[in-house]
Amino acid sequence: MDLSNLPGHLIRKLHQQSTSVFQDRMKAGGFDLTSVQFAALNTLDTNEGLDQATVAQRIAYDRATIGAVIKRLEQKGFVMRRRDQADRRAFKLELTEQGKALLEELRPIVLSLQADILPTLSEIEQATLLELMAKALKSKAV
Amino acid sequence: MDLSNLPGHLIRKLHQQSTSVFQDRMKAGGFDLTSVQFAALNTLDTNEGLDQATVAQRIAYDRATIGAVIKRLEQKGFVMRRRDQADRRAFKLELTEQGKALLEELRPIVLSLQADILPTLSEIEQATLLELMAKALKSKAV
DNA sequence: CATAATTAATATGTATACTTACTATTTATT
DNA sequence: AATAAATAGTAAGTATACATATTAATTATG
Repeated sequence: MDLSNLPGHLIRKLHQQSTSVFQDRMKAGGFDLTSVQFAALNTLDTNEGLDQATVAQRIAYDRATIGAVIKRLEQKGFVMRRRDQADRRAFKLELTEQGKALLEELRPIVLSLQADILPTLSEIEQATLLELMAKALKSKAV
Repeated sequence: MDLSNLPGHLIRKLHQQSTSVFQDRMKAGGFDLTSVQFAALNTLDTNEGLDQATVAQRIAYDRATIGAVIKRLEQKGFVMRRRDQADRRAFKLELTEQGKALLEELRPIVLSLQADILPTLSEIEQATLLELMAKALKSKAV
């Protein structure tokens, strides 16, 4: 049984390639940030005051993973956590000035590296692939 | 900046969906095996006596990860490791009878769950997606 | 209004996934 | 043959990724 042409295997390899390109570009630019950390930062920029659970839901991760991600972003000085006075279970998250500055620097890099994730595909093929992936993510009717 | 339509994000979500389907099906069948563990088992079946590094290379993982995977498969009684007499750094890996039996049971399940990874796509769309993913994985000329 | 159900975050545990460094061994080179 | 380079596996460290359980607080319900 050859797994190499099955959806599961191809998707995993592509994901591997994707994260590898991201890491390489970050390293090349002298940044120490993962794609998850970037996604979290980016979500906070236009949504100051979100809590961890909402960030997790926005970028499709579980709470526990994002809790750890936010913790590292706080340690690096990019995010601040303030106890929400209206709901004292939650934290209101916001970017620090350093976090905002980093995000401005990273955005063009992250946008430009997307093309390198699919370097062997033509423009049309890339568009088709993205379209099909988006469609594949639509939840099946229950 | 909306990440949700960028390749990196779509690929990650699709990977998430893929592993989720795999785990659900395994659990539903009463099996305790991850997709990586299955991939390793499957590679060993038709290639008795491979070493860990070769298994890792065949399924595109690093040595350290596969070392841990093999260790767990050994603990579960599905794989045996024998020191290679020709190269005493390496282990020759083989499936136990239990491992072989498990693999026979799992194969049809793993094959059938592939369709559920892309449930909203037509046959043609699925084929197109697989083709494009395979092409995207071809290494760029250096 | 008391209690049940829900929710935010954390804690714990398991399993990837990869990097760098290390040991032991093998292969290549001088 | 002695040494250098390469390789198999492991160790240690970091960072996801998710399930389950727990605590604290909020919301819903009788």
